[in-house]
Amino acid sequence: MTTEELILQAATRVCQEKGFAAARMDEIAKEAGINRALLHYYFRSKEKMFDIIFAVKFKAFFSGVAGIFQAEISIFDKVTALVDLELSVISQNPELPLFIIGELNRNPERLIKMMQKNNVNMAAILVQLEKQLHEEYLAGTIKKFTAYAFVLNIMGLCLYPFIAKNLIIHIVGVDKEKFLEFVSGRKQEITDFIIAGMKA
Amino acid sequence: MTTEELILQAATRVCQEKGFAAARMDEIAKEAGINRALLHYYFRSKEKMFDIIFAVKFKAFFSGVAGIFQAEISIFDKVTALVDLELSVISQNPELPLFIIGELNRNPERLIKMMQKNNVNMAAILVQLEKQLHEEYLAGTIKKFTAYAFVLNIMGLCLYPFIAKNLIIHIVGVDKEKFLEFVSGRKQEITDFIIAGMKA
DNA sequence: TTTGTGTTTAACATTATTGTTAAACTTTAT
DNA sequence: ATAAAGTTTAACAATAATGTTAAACACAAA
Repeated sequence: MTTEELILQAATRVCQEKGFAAARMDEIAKEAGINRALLHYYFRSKEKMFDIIFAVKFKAFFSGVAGIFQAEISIFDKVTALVDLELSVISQNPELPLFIIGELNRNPERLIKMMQKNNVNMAAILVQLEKQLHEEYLAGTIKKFTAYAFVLNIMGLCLYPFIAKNLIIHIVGVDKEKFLEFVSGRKQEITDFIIAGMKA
Repeated sequence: MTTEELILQAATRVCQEKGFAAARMDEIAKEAGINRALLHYYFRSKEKMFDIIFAVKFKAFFSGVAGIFQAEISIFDKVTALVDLELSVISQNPELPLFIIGELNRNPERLIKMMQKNNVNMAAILVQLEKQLHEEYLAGTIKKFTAYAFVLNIMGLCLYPFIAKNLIIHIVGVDKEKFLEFVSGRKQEITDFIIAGMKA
């Protein structure tokens, strides 16, 4: 692994755990096993380094999702595919949702640019989704749902456990690995729950 | 309103929006319409001020929930009551969930102390809930659910929209008030969704 | 062997932020 | 009217964090 990658990984760990504002260049250097001068040798500034980290994480967060939304498959198949993808991706990267959401608050413009750069047109996706939900409602397969509700329900059920991870770990006193194992193992359960909730 | 309350409100707004690390004493003073010297006149330090803010918000976040969990009512009535309470409380305080969860990561010990101080024994609550879920499963009213799953499903569906608020607002381009109105108005829909998903 | 890149060390400049203080002024209560 | 508490101003101390630099060193490639 190159030093640049090494630094980036260390920086990612620290930034995800603490957020941009609380992340310290010293700690990142220490975590990477190098010194602060070398951080600036590779990445001119904290902000520039963070830009790269955020772009990578953003892609991980959204990659695939847009594709599933736009696929020509039934709404139930979309549920299954979305839950499967979300839980797979986030299990490998438990801090991701909170990181993205947290940093978004610090700099909303960045998100908009990222969406454009990655050619994700969410408004268009929602319109199409709305159409499908309406059609399946008319066909009698599902109850009435808006596209917003559909997305929020799935994301809430899949992502919230990871977002609240530390809350739960500390309140319940369970350890991190056990918790992640439990949450990641709920693909089928969550899928069934959503489909049961949607069925007409 | 006393100056102390005025400052506390301003500090709460700023801290909720930016988090402890990124919140600036200058900005808090400006927001409160006073100067920095007076902040320290009332609250010796940023940390001390934040302790008070967090304690208040923590109580708002958990008050009532424990009571409902322990009430002697059917599991479906608990769903209804929990959704109703969560959405009511959080609608009045949309930044609350992200604030609590975000700051928890900075200082997990604080949470544990808060729970003890407020006499909330989550482990005991979960045991009791587990028992009820099992009984209702045996009685044939619901599918099999662990207490964890039950709590995570409800919280995810109720809280996630608020947590992801800015993400959605900026991606979709809807305005904040419209969004909050929409999300808060989903009590019945979310309750129905959960109950449909749980029914045997 | 020389050259260039990567790396460390250590000192330093700069900036940002918190915390402190003294002095003056204002308001409220006694 | 006086005293006490509240508030502002302005300057400053202390600290912490980022960013910069020069000098020396290590090592691999030419």
